[in-house]
This record gives sequence, structure tokens and C-alpha cells, in this order.
Amino acid sequence: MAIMGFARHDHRVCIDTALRRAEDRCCDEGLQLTPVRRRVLEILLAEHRAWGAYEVLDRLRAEGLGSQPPVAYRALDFLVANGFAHRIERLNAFVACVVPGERHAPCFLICRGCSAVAETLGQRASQALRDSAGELGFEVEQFAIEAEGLCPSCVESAA
Amino acid sequence: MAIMGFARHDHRVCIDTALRRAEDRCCDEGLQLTPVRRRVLEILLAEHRAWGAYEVLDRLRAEGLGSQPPVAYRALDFLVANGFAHRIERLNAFVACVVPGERHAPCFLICRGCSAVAETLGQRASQALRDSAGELGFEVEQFAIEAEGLCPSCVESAA
DNA sequence: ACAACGAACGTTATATCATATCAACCCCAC
DNA sequence: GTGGGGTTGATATGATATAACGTTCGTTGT
Repeated sequence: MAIMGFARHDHRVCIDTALRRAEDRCCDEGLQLTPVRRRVLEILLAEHRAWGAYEVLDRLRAEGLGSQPPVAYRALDFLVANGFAHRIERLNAFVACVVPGERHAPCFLICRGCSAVAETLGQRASQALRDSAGELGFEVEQFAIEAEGLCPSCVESAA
Repeated sequence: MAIMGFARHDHRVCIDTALRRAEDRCCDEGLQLTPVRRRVLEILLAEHRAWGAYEVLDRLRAEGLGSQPPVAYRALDFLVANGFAHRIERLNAFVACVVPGERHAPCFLICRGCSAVAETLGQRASQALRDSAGELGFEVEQFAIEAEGLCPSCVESAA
């Protein structure tokens, strides 16, 4: 079940909700949502797509918030480590999490037409993976499940 | 169900079988298994683990088979495009395919202890992914399912 | 025979993604 | 006010990947 999928929605709500949740969680858990980190999260949230680290860095640079790669990578690492963002291995890029706060096992659907990235909960796929691995005695600690293809609107455009 | 999993086995059989299948398929389909391509496949087959492109390149270089990155990448691209190898997104690295010839939807189990990589058929996980995606109207064209954790022997060592 | 062509390879240069390292700063507990 | 942890600033470098163009070689059509 996708959280946001590729459906039309009021994106300001996505942004506001995700930011507020991040603030709350950081407050609760004693994490520091510093200006750089917060701004990087806002940048990721601006669109439901994956952002390269250098793309984020360019934005930061333009705003005087840091100009060297480690600044962007550190902020992104913080966001990923704390579940506010995810890394898309296939793209070497990062996407804002749309279900922060929940322990979840995300799967991603990446549209090659419009570059949109949808996050799904992917319980079935991840459970199937765990089951297959378990049969071999393999203990899964982390995983990436990423599909590339066409989103509904790009399927329609193509037809 | 894993093809080779992490079980002990006569690895020469893996190598010989994979090479022979590659030769046969290339012959059947008019593909050229050139010296560089064949050698790269042999290098990948040497161990059930993922090889970085530059690691492969170092081997080629030592053998006088090409010394610049494009040589390695072109051979790897050929092998991946024709199903003789797979790219592991999480590692930015390549692994020999152990079931060439079959149309398959591979999942990978990557051991963080010993770096072994097992390929499984992962029908359940991939079907679950397709189902979830289908519900959203997303057409999956390609996907990566990759788990990182501990293989049976590394689990044992750790305990 | 030989020109035209396509596939593979060689080579140079460059693009893109990521991290090691060390110094400066800031907050806060003691 | 001193010490320690966490964050940021800055420099340098490492690691991964591709663009572009020329060369070689085998095949094919004439």
C-alpha cells in the first residue's frame, strides 16, 4: 500500500506533516534538527523524487548554508540514520521519507518517465525476502527493494 | 530458493558450468564472447562475491587485456545486458550470474561478514513487489531486491 | 578485389559520487 | 572555566562511471 503513491494530493500537507513529525521526533529523542539538516529535509521534501547529494549541495551553497560535499552528506546521513529520508541505491540519491515515525520497511517505485519516486510499505515483498533468506539461514539486517518502470500518468502518456 | 546459497560446493563446477552456458548462449544467439568479456566473466566467477569494476580492471591490466575503465565497464555491461552477470546496486559492484539461461528475477543476499553474495530466485518477493506496484498502476520494468546481513557461517562465528 | 559498414577495443579526458582528516566553534555538565 | 561531545568548516583525495573519438577487424554487397 503506497503512502502517497503517484496520486494527486495537496503537497503542502506532505511537507508540513513531515517537517512537524521530524521536529517532534527530534525533540522527543534529543536529536538536533539543526538549520542545515532542516533545510536539507525541506529540499528533499520539495518534490517526490530522489535528489543527488550534489544537487542538494548546490541549493545549500546558493543559500550560504555550506558549500562543501561533507556538509550535504552529513546532513543526509543524519536524515537517513534517523528515518527522515531514505537512500535510493539504484540512483545514488536520496528521497524524503513520507512515513517518518513508523518503523517501516520501504520499497520504492521509481518512474523513468517523470523521475517521481513513490514509497510503499512493501510488507509483502519484504516478508517474502525475509522468508527466503531465513530458509537459507541468512539473517537480514537491512534491505533495498527498488523497482523502476512507469508511473500511471507516464503509462498513459506513452499509450 | 537459493541456487548456490552459502553451502559448500565444488566451485570448479560452478565456474565450468557458467562458462559453458555462456559460450553456448553466445553461440546460439550470435553474441561475441570475446577474450576480454570471457576473462571478465571468469574473474567474476572466481568467487561468489561482488567485484568492483576497478577491481576487475586491475586484474585485466595485470594480464595486458586492457587498462582503462571503459574496457572493464564495456565488458561488464555486455555480461549484465545478456544475463551472465548482475549489478549489485547497493555495492556498486558486479557478480556473476549462477543461473544464466533462465529468465529470472534475482534477489541477492549480501553477507557483511565475509562479503559472500548469494543469488536467489526470489519469486515470492518479486511477485509481491509486482502486485503492490500493480495496485498503484505502476508498471515494473526492472527491479533490485538486495538484502544485507549475515550468512549462516558468519552468524555462527558471531555467536 | 575492395569499398562500406558495424562491432569491439584503445585512449584521453572528464563527470559524478563519496569520504578521510583536522581545525574551529558551541553548548552544557561538572 | 574547563573538558567533552556533537556539529560545522575546509582541504584534499578516493572511488565510481561515462563521453568522445580514433583504430582495428571481420562481414557483406558489388
